[in-house]
Amino acid sequence: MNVETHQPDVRSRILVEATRLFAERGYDGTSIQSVSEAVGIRRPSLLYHFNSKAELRDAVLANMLAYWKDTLPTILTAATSGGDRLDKAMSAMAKFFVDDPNRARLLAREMLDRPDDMRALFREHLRPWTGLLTGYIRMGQEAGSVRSDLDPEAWTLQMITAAIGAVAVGPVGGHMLADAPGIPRQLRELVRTAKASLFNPRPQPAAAAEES
Amino acid sequence: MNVETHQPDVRSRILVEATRLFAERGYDGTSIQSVSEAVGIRRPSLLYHFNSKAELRDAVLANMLAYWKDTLPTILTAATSGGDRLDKAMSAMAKFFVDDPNRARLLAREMLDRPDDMRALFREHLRPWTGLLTGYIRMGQEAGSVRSDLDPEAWTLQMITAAIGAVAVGPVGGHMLADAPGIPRQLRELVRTAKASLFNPRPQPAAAAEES
DNA sequence: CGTCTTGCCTACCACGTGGTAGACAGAGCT
DNA sequence: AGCTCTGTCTACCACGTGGTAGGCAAGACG
Repeated sequence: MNVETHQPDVRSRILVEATRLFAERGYDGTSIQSVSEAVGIRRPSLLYHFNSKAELRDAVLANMLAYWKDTLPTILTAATSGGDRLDKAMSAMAKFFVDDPNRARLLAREMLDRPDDMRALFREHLRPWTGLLTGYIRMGQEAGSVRSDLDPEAWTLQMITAAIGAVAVGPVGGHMLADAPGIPRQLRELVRTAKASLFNPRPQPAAAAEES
Repeated sequence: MNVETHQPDVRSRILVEATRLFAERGYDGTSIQSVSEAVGIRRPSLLYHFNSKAELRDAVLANMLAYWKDTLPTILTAATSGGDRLDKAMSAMAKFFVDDPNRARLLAREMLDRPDDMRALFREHLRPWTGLLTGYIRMGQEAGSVRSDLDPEAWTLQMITAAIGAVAVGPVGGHMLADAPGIPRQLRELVRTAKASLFNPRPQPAAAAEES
């Protein structure tokens, strides 16, 4: 009873611990033994729920991408104006990773370990709303509010990469920024960078002397 | 003789192969057995040159950071004006990673695997010239050419992270960008973003309506 | 010449890994 | 009651790992 309430579902508890450990130590660096210990069961019991280590990884990944797939479109469609949508999408993405930095770490690791599989997963889960985003960017370009020399797909991709990177390796650069808690400061700058590089200021910037 | 020219130095050949394999498969995902096979020797022979796997990793890392430490300051000090320096630093960094994407991958992996050690290494090897950079940014801010709301350390850190991310996980997003070779397009957008977010256009941008 | 050092080798070891076989307890159902 | 299904366990296995011991050839050098 209260055992069940305290441990709602073994399968999902395995997923939670596996997600954490895969994110922290990587797939190769994590033994299913250590996962089972974190859950509080023996290894064969874990293998009863997930037939192999690879299957566990796939489940962890699917579980995380499903969250992303479900939550973000809701936020996006809730926003009204184009600029609002971009804002909301950026903060939703940031929140997704900041809420649990292990998400960023896990994604980063998987992208490094299995780029091909991740490309396929991204096409399936991420493409829909990045498509929305690039669409709005193009509209903004035609309307003149968004810089015309901007590459919509590359820009979006870069912001995702930058967000993941900022959160995933936050601790590394953290001490380079002496005082502040690091990640917030890093993310604030990311948002600033995103806006500054996106929206059109004026055709002829004052600092043009700096460029060729 | 020509054996020696073809295989200049066993130790450095081990370093080359280890760098590649660690970058591609990660430290935990790479056995010293596979490294020795790539070099064409037996495992104990490798362990004769590097007493342990960890020692090999440290050597690989030191080797790479030394390259960085040596090359970049030369380029930086060669540049004259402030804007020129920033430009040169950005392209030098980009070139460093593009020349061999494994460098970016290796750094990304190590930052994920051992953030504390990497923080120490970064302080030692990277700090000097990021210090130069942030100094120039601050000068630009006082002169008015660089946006005053920019956080110099966070901006620099973010650009490094973004560059590493763009190159390291390039293949993943690559197919999202249909036509172009991916990474170049990605890097071009990175440079554009960097400049746009750095330099001051005009106090009141036209697109201010998009913001709160 | 003999000896020493360098570099690579074969053979071995202890250990942790992912995975399997099969026993066993309990709940649910007929 | 008996039977089945679910979930967990103990015990085992084959294998790959990082690392060590010790031999052996070739060059350097007294």
